[in-house]
Amino acid sequence: MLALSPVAQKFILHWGEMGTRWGINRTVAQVHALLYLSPKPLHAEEIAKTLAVARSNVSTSLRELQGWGIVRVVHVLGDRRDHFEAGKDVWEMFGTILEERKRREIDPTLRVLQECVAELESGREKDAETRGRLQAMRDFLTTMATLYEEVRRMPPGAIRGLAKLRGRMRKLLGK
Amino acid sequence: MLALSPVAQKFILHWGEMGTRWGINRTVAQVHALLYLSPKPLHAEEIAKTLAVARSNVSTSLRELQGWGIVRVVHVLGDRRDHFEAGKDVWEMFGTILEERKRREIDPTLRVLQECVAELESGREKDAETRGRLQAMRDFLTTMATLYEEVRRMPPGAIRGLAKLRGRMRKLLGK
DNA sequence: CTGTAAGTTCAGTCAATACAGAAATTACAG
DNA sequence: CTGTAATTTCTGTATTGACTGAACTTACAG
Repeated sequence: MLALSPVAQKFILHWGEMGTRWGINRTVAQVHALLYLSPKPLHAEEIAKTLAVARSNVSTSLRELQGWGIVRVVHVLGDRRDHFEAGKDVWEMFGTILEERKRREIDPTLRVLQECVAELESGREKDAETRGRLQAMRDFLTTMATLYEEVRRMPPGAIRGLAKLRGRMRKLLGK
Repeated sequence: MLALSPVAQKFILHWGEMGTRWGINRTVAQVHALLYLSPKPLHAEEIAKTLAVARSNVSTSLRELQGWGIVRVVHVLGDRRDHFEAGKDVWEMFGTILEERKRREIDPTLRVLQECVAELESGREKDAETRGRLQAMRDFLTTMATLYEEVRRMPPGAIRGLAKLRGRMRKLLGK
């Protein structure tokens, strides 16, 4: 069992707190924070002991984190147990999370909006007001989704370069 | 009381569902969806009846939505009751939400990260691994926060123009 | 003032989710 | 095979947070 340094503890607790605000289970977020800080892959028991939660809880959390694609299993020679490590590149990590959220939440929402608009157009309800609003929302989400995909498709290094574009972006938009 | 069209109902229910996934109370999201679709401002009682929830619940939800800055009170001549309307510009709306989330969640996280890094630098813990990770996270969030602020500061029209920049952005990054 | 409508706050209830511990399953060593 | 370690699944409990209805406050009309 790792004894957490006060700093690590502080970060892990805060990360867990933030998780809950974004609809992510506190333990899941804590496990992720722990793996993010850990210099080496950890096995379930280690995680459970360190965070003082049940092994079963850790098991579920790890499964979820793998579902998000930000934690993966690795194996250590001479050890039967699964070990887990978190991606260390923050840019990559947030990209992955955005991708998942898009897939799970934006895409289904777009489908619903599409259906709504279609139903309003075919049906005899001439509710122009509602239709306009739903279309606006649909167009917005579509644009965001496309924009995101473009960004995601860039080579990892280039994404980091975005940060330096601010000045140039302004000029582009100014004209 | 408004009788909701099937389409409006579908959208409102879905919006509520999405809310929960992003850490937003279902009722709050539903109230927002209803106001977003409504061609005219509504008062609390109307909302409560339409969504079939308690008035008190609506009151709380409206207060929260005002806190997010995406719903505001308006008054109707000859009517003592407060009426509420949602911002109709989706770009503006998401910008406002991002701003609030930044203020409430990103900024505090940055503060914590800053403290963590500082503590590791002053203390005799030579935990370079942890420090590096926390710094990387801090730098990432700082960059994102700054980038966001730049975008936010642009005139509303320009933001919409971002969507058309994809091709040009690629070239910029390619070089 | 007084009465009534509107809006908010509060305390208790209820439902959803998180969690622990046990049982079941899987994988492997001997 | 058999036994054991590792992991997952399941079931019941606990915690959290959402929601209601009632009490309370505020603002105004008469």
